[in-house]
Parts: sequence; C-alpha cells; structure tokens
Amino acid sequence: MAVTIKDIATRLNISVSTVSYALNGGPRPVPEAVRERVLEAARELNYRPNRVARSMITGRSHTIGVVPPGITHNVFLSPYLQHALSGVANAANDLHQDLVIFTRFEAADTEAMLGYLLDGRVDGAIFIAPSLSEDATRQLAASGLPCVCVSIAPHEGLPSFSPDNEGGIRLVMEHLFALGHRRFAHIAGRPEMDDAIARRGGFEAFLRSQSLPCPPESIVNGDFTMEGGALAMAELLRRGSGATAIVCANDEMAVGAMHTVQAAGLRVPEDISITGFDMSPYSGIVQPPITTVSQPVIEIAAAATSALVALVEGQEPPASRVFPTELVVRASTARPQEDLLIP
Amino acid sequence: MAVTIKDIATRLNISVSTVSYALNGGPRPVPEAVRERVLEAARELNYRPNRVARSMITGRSHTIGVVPPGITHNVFLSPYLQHALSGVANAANDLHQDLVIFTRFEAADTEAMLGYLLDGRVDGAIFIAPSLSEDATRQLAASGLPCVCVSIAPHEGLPSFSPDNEGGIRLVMEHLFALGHRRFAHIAGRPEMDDAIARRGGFEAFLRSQSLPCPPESIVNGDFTMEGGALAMAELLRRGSGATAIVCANDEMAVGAMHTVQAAGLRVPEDISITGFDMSPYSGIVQPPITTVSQPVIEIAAAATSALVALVEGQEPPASRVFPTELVVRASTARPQEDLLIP
DNA sequence: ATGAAAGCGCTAACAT
DNA sequence: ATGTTAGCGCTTTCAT
Repeated sequence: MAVTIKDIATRLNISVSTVSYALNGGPRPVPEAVRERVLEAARELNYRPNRVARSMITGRSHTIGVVPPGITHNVFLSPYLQHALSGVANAANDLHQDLVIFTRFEAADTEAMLGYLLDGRVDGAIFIAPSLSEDATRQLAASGLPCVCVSIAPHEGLPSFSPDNEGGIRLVMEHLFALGHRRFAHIAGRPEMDDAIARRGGFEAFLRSQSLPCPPESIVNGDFTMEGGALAMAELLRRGSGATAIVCANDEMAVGAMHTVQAAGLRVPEDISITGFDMSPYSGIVQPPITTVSQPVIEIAAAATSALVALVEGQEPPASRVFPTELVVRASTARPQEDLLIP
Repeated sequence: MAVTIKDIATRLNISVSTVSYALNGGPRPVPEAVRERVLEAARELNYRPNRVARSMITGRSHTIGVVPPGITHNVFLSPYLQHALSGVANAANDLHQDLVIFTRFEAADTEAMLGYLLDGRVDGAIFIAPSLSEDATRQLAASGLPCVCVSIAPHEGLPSFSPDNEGGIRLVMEHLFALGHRRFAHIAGRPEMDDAIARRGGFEAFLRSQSLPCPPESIVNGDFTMEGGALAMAELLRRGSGATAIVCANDEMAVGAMHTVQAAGLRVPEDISITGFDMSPYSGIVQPPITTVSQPVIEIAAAATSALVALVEGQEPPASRVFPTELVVRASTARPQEDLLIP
C-alpha cells in the first residue's frame, strides 16, 4: 500500500488537514516547526502525493489531451504531426501541463472519442488537423470541455490556429509564374482535411486570378505521404497534362512526386519544377532540395496550447489566429524549357 | 455539474450499485429490463463515466507513461523516437491502453520525475533509450511501478527490449571490410546513451577481431543529429585520419556527415564510404542513399509495451529480448580507391 | 492554530 | 434481486 497523508498524520499525531496544508504550503498557515516535521516525515516515509485523488476534488488534472489527425496506425511518422506535437509539448512544459495522447484508433468513432475526452482525465483538448463531423463538434461544445484546433477548424466555435494556407500557395505560384510557368498541376492532400482543401482552393484561386484555365485533370488527390505523392505524380504523367510546374500540398508528396519524375527520366527542375509545403526536413535533404513554403507549425501549436490553458483557466475564448507563411526558394524550381514556354 | 450514476439512480428510483452493475455489465447480474432502463437513462442524461473516480478504487488507470530519452525541447523531432512511439502507440491501442507522454523536461531531475511517474495516473512506464542513474533505477524498482525499457537497460532489473547493436555494427563493418576498406572511423552517438556505447563497442570489437588498429582519433562523439554528424565529420577531416569508411552510430549523423564530405568536394562513395544505423527515412532519400542497418524499432517498442501490460496484470517479469538487425546495402558504400588500398 | 468531517464519483463488500 | 454503506486519497469547510 502506498504511503498517504494519513500515514504522516498518524505518525506525527496531527490531523490530515494540517499535513495537507503543510505539504501544499497553504492556503491555511502552518507554523514553520510543524511544516518541517511534516516534510521530514514525508521524506522518511517516501511519500508521493496521489494526483488522481487530488484531481477528483479540484476538478483539474493539469493534463491536456492531444488528438492527432485521422487516427490511424503509425501516427507518429508524419513530420507535420511531429512538429505540431513538439510545439504542444514545448508550451505544455512551460505551462506545467502534462499530455495524454489519444491514440485509441477505434475511437475514431465519435461517441467513443467523446467518452475518452470527457472521462475526467484531461482539462481540455487540442485537435491537430481534425476531420470532425459537425455533430461531434456540437457535442464537444455542449460538453463544456475547452478545446482548440491546430489547423483550420472544421466548424464554427472551435478556436483555430492555422497557417495562411491560401497565401502560402499563392507565394509559390507567384514565384513559378514569375519564372514563366503557365501550365500548373496540383497534387492535393487528403480531401477530408481542411488544410488540404484550403491549399487546393489557393491553387484554383491563383489560376483564376491570372485567367488561366484549371481543367479537372490538372488536380489529383494524394494522401500527404511520399508514396501517395509518387502515385499521384505517376497519374499526372499518365494523363499527359503537360504541366511544367507541380504544386504539391505538402513536402512528403513533393519528395514522392520528384522521385517519380526522376525515375521517368525527366529532370527536376529543368523539365519539371516541383514545390512543396511545410518545410519539412525531407524537403531540404533531397536532390535537388525542394522549393517550399514554411509555416511556423511549432509556434502555431504552442500558441494553441497557451490559448487552451488560458481557456481552461476561465479566460475568454481566444480569437482564432492565422499565421503567415514564407516562400523558401530552393533548387527544384526554375524557368520552364524554352520550347514549353507559352509566349 | 456533470451527470453521475447517482443522477441516474435518483431518476429511476434505484440504487447506485444497481446502476453501476448495469453500466458495467457485471459482476453482479442485473435483470435485462433494469439494464435497459439504466442504459436509456444514461443516454438521455448524456452520462459519461468518470474514469478518474473509477481508477481511484480499482487502482488501475489503463494508462501507460512514456518517458522519451534525454528529455529536452522538440523531443518529437527524432526519427528514432517517432518510430518507437509509433510502436508503443500501436500496441497500446491493441491492448486498450492510453498513453501519457512525459515531456516535463524539468523532470530530468530524478526526484521530480519519480513524483510524476508515481502520482497514480499510470499503471506502468516505458522508458525509451533512457540515461537513468543507478539510484533512479533502484528507487523505481522499490516503488513497485512496473517498468520496461526500449533499448538497452542502463541497469539490472529493468527488462530491456533492444536491437543487436553490436551485431548490426559488425554487419556493416564486415560489408566494408569485404569491399576492401581497412581504415575506419566512427562517429559515435551521445556517450551517455547505452545504445551509443554498444555501437561504439561493436566498432572497436570488429577492429580488434581483425587485428586492425583503433587509434583514439578515429572515433569522435556526435549527438545523434544531422548537425552533430556534420560537425563530427568536419572534425575527422581536420584530423586527417585517412579513413576510407565512416561508420556512423545512426542515420541522421550519417546524413550530416555525408553533407560535410560532399561540401568538402569529396565524393561518396568514390572517395569515402559512409554507413548509418536505424534505416530512418532520411537515409533512403538522400543522394546517394545510405547503406545502413535496419532494426525493427516499431516491433521492439510494441513488444516492450505488451510486456509492460502483462507485467501490470501481474504476470512474471518478462525476459529481456534482443532483436536481430539487418544490413541494408545502398549506394553510399563502395570499394575504396585503388591508391588508398592497403595490399 | 488545528482537529473533525464532508465529500469528489465510483466500486464492492455487506446487508437484506 | 437489490439497497446501504464504506471507502479510494485528497482538499476544504466547519468547528473548536
């Protein structure tokens, strides 16, 4: 049996309340002499406070629940998630919060997931790039559990901390356009994810703004993985879209796409320019390094975490925030070949 | 105030114990009719069981604590940790366990860390490549908290699930030796980490087994990161060790080292062969792809997790297990140049 | 200044 | 078959 404050109380012939106040340094004053004896007894008995019991009373666990996107096996292998988790962990540490990560995939079932989130172990939840149904969002709001969202919130009422997805895509496309590209293709992300939707929207919006056509065959869905990007690129080549620039919704897909292009005997960037999004480590170490858009994922996730903790502590719901993105020009983009140039 | 079983009991004019048994489907039998009414009332009231209260009684939280290595900022960015976490998460999911990840860095302080681990929220702990003091290990054992270790256990009594580090290094070195290499250098990992120590030991052992010299200047410490590998390689070049093959303790350092070599105007593998360890995604996408050793991190971590859960459930402490490694030959290794060959 | 006691929401032993 | 009640370990109100 573990040592409890009652053991300390018995040993010192004082009441448990005094022990509790001595251990917590308040709120009721405890004479220094008593305090010292309590602390010493605690040390001798090797006492460890039971936080579960404490949180039953205080109703606070000082623990934040993290819900990764599209809960599936091997969740931790996505560079995006890794950076988001790092940001959450950094901020949680500064704010003295612990993290429970919800990796119970069967909980993709909304009802079960709500059960996990609302079972009293966490004070609030951070959703990372979720694809939440409107119903789930509503139930979550009704439950009163403080929540925030890293990435675009799928529905009203969930404070959102996201990169400027459309703006980022505009940056790469302006860069490609300035180089002379006029025929673009897009490898989109998982169609149920809101950031993927926003990036695709940015692609279409730019073409519209330049009065360029945007035939349906110039867009193909990937799944944000290298393999998905490689397959999507193969599909584009098969379609013979004639695009000189491939705008990918993230870096992993760009790496995969570049691999397909190179395996087909084409050169990047001489024959085809490729761009990514996220500035993941992969994009910088492949040959050629990939032109991409950096978004401050770690800061975004940290800001979301701080906002969540403020919310838990009773402050006003934070305003959603959109973070700026930056163009990172590297060697995977160049002028299209002369004979492909459209005057 | 949240809905409790008492609310359900009051509403149906029955006792809380009946509600509890109905909700849990036992152990006391509850007539089907009553059960149905309870379930319906629970649904109507939107009742959610409070697991904190339950775990106070049962003493089980069905939650596992995960302690990452060398707790520091941005922990999640290490590919090794990502794979280990994936394995833990996969198994935890299958075994219906939740995960709390200990990212409270200040807890690097042993006493504080023990406090976190023993505050009642987790049923057991998984240490990933820890650098635990002997004292910490002893206290942990004394506490009775079930623990296992992914990687070599730093001390007796902690069941360990690790790759065959020495064997893996032997595999790459036999490969290099067969190619004709006779002058080797080693970029070691963080000297306080046991896997790093074992790999370095493997390097020295192989040289000894071939009666080759192992001058101290042929080994330099890195920190398992790309930057660390790049710096370590720069140091090796400065020392002019004349090594034709660089054996790195992991892939990130191999990528960094290769970058330094190429930036110095040397070619891989023509001028210098480089090998990694872990088969991380990076090693496969750089140019040239890096010859490495694959270890089944995900399976190792999953096995450790299963063993921990068995331990929590009162079974015998699991035996430590060493997992085989495999050589993955890629393009970063080749015969040394003729004029460098030692007859 | 400090002790006694009431719970937090739940399970399980004890009654009936 | 089912109701009553004693805790789990702790914080906090109420007495003294």
